[in-house]
Amino acid sequence: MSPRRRDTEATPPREGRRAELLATAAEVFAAQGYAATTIRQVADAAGILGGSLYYHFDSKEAMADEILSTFLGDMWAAYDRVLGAGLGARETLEAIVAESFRCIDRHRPAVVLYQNESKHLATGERFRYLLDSHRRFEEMWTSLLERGVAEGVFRADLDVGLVYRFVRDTVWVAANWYRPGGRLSADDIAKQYLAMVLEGIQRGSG
Amino acid sequence: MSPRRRDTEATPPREGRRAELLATAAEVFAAQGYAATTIRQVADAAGILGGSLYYHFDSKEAMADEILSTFLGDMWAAYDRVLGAGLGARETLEAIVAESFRCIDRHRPAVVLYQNESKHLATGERFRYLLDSHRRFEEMWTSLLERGVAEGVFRADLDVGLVYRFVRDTVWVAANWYRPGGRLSADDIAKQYLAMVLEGIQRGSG
Amino acid sequence: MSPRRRDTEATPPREGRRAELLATAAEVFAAQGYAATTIRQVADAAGILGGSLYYHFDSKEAMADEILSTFLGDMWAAYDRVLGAGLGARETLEAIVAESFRCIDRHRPAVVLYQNESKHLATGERFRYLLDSHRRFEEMWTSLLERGVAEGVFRADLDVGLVYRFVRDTVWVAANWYRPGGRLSADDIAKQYLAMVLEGIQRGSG
Amino acid sequence: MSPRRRDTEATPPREGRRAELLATAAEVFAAQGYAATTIRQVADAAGILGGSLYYHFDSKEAMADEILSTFLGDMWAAYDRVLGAGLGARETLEAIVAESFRCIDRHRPAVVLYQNESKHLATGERFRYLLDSHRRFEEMWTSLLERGVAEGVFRADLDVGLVYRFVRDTVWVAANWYRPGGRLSADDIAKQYLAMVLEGIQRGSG
DNA sequence: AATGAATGAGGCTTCATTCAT
DNA sequence: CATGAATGAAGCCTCATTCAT
Repeated sequence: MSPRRRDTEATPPREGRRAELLATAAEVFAAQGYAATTIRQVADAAGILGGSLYYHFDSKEAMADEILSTFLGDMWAAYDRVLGAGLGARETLEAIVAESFRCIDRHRPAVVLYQNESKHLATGERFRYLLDSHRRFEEMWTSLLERGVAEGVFRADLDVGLVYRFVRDTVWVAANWYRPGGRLSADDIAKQYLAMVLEGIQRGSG
Repeated sequence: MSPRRRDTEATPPREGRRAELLATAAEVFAAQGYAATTIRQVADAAGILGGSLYYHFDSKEAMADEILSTFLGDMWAAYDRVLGAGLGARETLEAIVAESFRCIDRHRPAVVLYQNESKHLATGERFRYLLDSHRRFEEMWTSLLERGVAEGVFRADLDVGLVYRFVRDTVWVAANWYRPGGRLSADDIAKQYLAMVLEGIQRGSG
Repeated sequence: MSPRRRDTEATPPREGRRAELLATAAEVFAAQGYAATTIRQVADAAGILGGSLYYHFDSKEAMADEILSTFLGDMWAAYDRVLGAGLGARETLEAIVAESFRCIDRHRPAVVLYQNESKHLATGERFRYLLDSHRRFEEMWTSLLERGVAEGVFRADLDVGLVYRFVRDTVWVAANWYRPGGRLSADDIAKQYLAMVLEGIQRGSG
Repeated sequence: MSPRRRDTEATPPREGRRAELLATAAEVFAAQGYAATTIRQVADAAGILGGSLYYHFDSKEAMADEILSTFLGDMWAAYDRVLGAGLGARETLEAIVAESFRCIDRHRPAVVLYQNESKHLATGERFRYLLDSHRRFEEMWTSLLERGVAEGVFRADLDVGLVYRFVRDTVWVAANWYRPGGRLSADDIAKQYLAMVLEGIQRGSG
């Protein structure tokens, strides 16, 4: 399973090749869709031949797996830091949204992949964790929103299930157009999104 | 051998067979993704054999084409009615959002297909109109938002490009979970979405 | 098997429809090749739908069969008249060549079909007669040429097998470019071909 | 599982695999007709599986393309050598015919393919060069024959267009029955064909 | 690590053919 | 006679995967 067998070679990039290839794969998967992407396209983008990828990975699925689980691990670690900080509902929501945009910044192709393909991939046993993550997500948001309503900081006249979907989709969908290094930083975008989500786009009456 | 066995209607609907099959295809494409769907799965869902689909359609792509162009035609017809009604920016936005949710109601699978696959499909000549539609979309929203800012009904402190993406995505993404005939009607959802988009989810300070 | 069942209809072309369709089929087969021609192309050319051809013919093969056997029957009838006339070798050759060109005139598409596809079709039981015809052909020509050599009218320094192939091919291949009603009639062409075959294209030394 | 079992040459010819496969394909195409040949038949004849051919070639059409263009390239190179040698009309014709038979000897299946399928294949853009070659052919022969008539070595009483077709067909059709290594060599056959074409099969009166 | 050549399953599509109407 | 709708086998091609070198 481990790709290394020699110790004294001159070939420079030893460790990190795997991550490099995964980044390439994620980019191509995100650009074309997982099912529509061939292993050869990934290999072309990496400058090697199709078969050579199998030295590094067991299968196409394994690549998607590693891409997604890395992203989700990173994301939940960030979320857990926020959730453990004992903030109020509103501050928590702000922090979660901000972390989400930072995640998009770090894992953009993975996020796109997650959005477009997780429903489809999740049917396999190997991707069970996608469903788990999905459920944790829903619980987190629902309880956060309910807490906010209870604390009086969020409107009580809206359907919580609807708001959950609204906020969830709104944040992640940005991965489809966000490009790191653009005019607006991830934090800029987070700030504006939060303004919209919290206060709306309508000019305040005050 | 015969795909039906009921006697009370030995002759299938006759007219509209094409539309029937397209509806089935759209459903399957939306559920599994266009690339991940096999022609046999569509045929199975329609109760015929794979090859039989080619009596009605030239290719898998032709099905997607017809599904998408029908949806977009219907959508733009509705949008054009709204845009030609001479409403204010805020009322126009409300009407456009409402029409969008009605479109989701009528064409849910097509909308899902459009969202998930249009980026990928649009590379082919045949789907040129997807790009055109995309551009009209962007123009419509951008000018509408700018008009609203000018009229003083929308906030001026937000990036218009960002708001455009926010509103656009927010509306269409709902197609991924909306099910006609559910607890909330399309108009109910539109109303709540509008409330969120216009006023935010935060409890007003007034 | 017989296509007629009614006696009192008004539809004009009763008998002869079959021949009409066969002529159309032969034309298309000749133009595109038997294997490369679809039943639908034949039907299109005849102005009906694919399935409708099966009212008249049992199968695609049956059409080729009828086209080829009709042509060969006609051809051998003509040849037999010549061969039974008790002519000298040279006159017989002239008459056979002339009849061949008349056959091309009457059955051009069938001749093309015969030339291009008989080798391939002859593998089936149903087309056994193609092989038989081929053999009769070879025997006829070989004995005619040998007779001519014996009679002193044909050169003795040439390989008879080679001459046989030369004459045979030379004549039939003309079907590929001949068009009835062109500048030269079938008899004109026959005359010139005979001049070439008998005397050569070189200017005589006399 | 492995398609070879011999041990003395575990590594196949390596270089020239492509040419090997093309030769096999040409053989099968010539024997059965291009349209009637399945890719599996070609693969079977080559001792590999159907899909494996696509490692070497893009499509069935690409194989035909390469077979035909290789043959035509070789042929025109030979013709151009002859045409550039400054020979008289009669000697040029002799040399062209001789080269043609040598071409048949080297490329027999390609010649058969060219004869039987070029008309049909030439409808596609990719095979445009077949039409070009056809035109060059006609020009070459026509001007050669006219030159011969002007020089007084060819008969003036024959239709040049007819003679062109006669000579052209006469030569190439031999590919259908010629087998390298048979009783007569390509040069023997060329000599006899030339005798027939130039002097005819009739016994000279002198 | 990577290449070159294959495998083999399965996908899209075509097409001869059938049949109720 | 003809249509419309299907069947089902087979064809071309793709692609994830394997493996000797």
